[in-house]
Amino acid sequence: MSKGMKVLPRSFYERDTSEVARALLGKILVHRGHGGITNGKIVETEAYYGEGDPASRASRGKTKMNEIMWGPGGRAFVYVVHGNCLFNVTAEREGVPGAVLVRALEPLEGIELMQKRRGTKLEKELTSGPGKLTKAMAITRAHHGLDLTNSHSELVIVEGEPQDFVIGSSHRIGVSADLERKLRFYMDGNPFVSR
DNA sequence: CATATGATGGACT
DNA sequence: GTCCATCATATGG
Repeated sequence: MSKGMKVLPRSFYERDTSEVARALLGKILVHRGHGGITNGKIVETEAYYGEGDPASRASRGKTKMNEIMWGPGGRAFVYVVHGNCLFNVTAEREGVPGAVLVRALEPLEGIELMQKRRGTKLEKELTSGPGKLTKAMAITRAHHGLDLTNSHSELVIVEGEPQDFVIGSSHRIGVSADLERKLRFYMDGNPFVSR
């Protein structure tokens, strides 16, 4: 990781979940593990709220697995669906549930390592989906609860290079409830956006 | 304990 | 496009 890369502060995350989801586009997710460094630019996200959001894990109250959504912003929220780990970042202030699902990255560093972890050489297939990117970045449930605003964390999100892009939006993918609200956000035209 | 259900991915027609 | 392997949770008996 080059110097001067600023880890996003708590204040970045402690605001409206959709704002956080949009603001995360273009930021860099960095994993510094034993195998080496991998990182990628966030190009697709989805916002999930609490009660009143039928598609959200938090819509029916706290459980052991989702209670982190009520905690402070800027923490890793990782859980398994269909055998795949999904990586979210908590949003909103403590006491207000919210999380942003990171659905796709554009690989930047550690591409060989990602290829090895994913079992494919095809760059477009490395991180173009929520389950794909966790495998490429070696994100597991062990990272659940990690503070992403601590620069010493194994997993952090840092400021990216300034870049102009258009934000596209659509209904959220893979949910059956609430196909009305456009809470999925992506960099329009980026080839690593899923589907 | 049994079974249903996904914020999915990969293989296949 | 369709089908299904996958596995942690949630829920019901």
